[in-house]
Amino acid sequence: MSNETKDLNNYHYTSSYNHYNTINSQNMSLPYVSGPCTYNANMISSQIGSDLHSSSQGAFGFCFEPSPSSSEFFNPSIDQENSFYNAYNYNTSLKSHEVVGGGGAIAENETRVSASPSSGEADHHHGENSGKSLLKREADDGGDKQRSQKVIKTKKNQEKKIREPRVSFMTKTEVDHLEDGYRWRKYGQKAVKNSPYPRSYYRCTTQKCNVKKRVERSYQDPTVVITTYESQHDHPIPTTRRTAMFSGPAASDYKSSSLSPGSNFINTPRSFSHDDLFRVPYSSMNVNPNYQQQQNHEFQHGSDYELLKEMFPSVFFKQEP
DNA sequence: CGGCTTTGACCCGCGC
DNA sequence: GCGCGGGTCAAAGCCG
Repeated sequence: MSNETKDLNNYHYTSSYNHYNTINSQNMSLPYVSGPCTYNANMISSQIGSDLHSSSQGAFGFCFEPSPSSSEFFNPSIDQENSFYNAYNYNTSLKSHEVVGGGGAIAENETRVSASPSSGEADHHHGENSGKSLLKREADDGGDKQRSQKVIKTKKNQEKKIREPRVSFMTKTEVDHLEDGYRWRKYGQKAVKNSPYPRSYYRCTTQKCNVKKRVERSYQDPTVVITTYESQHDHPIPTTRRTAMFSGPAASDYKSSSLSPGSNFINTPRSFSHDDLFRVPYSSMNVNPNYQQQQNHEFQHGSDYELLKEMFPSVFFKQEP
């Protein structure tokens, strides 16, 4: 059983899957990178705004290691519904290309700057200080007084309706909760309309870290798990990680890339720390032949290919049997 | 016992 | 105003 993580390009619930189907129907060769892969927030940040975040660890540290078997990492994408990004930028279309990169259908479609899915998602404020919780606490104090305050709070919330940036992945896996190196606490589960599969809500357990993620299984393809990360980790991956993984590219690495935005190489981590390399569970490495062939073709005569060979362990380029 | 999951209730925004 | 759907809370229970 393989686990595939696919770009959601502005994944918006069901629509994302349509996109997925579109890609497949067009028989596009998707960029694959197998094995556990970290989608480092710095990568995102670098695409969105140079100074967006400069945390050492990176905002989103996605290191999928879903199962004992291999995973195929597709394009991560950003749901830039957040004005936070807008404030920093920026020509989203172009930058998104860099993020999603995948050339092919994804990159063409992309444009990833999508509008917010709408309601319900407005109250993603930091920590427990969401408007909702505030209101609830106040309501617990009882009285009409709270009601009036409620209105005030609501207005305030409306004023600072800042949505966190989101990145979504579609992962073909039997495992619902993909291991990504961080520790998560499940704080809710909801049935999804038109889907027999529930959506789970997780929050980073690190104190003061307000990163959340939603995990749901596609109703159209039960083998696909949709993971949506929201906000950015402001801390490194816990050292007590339960699984091995490697990091993705740092922002600088990404920015300095000589690859064109349309290159299918966007998903391939381009730099690793030694530490990270040592953590790579080689047994799960599994490079998609098509992808490799494509990459070889693209970089065979270029410095990039050599660079990649240097940066990646040989196992990355191991030909699949 | 601490951390995590489960789950029903609640709140909010939006569309009609 | 009402209903719906998404998101969150928090008590209870589970587990190592």
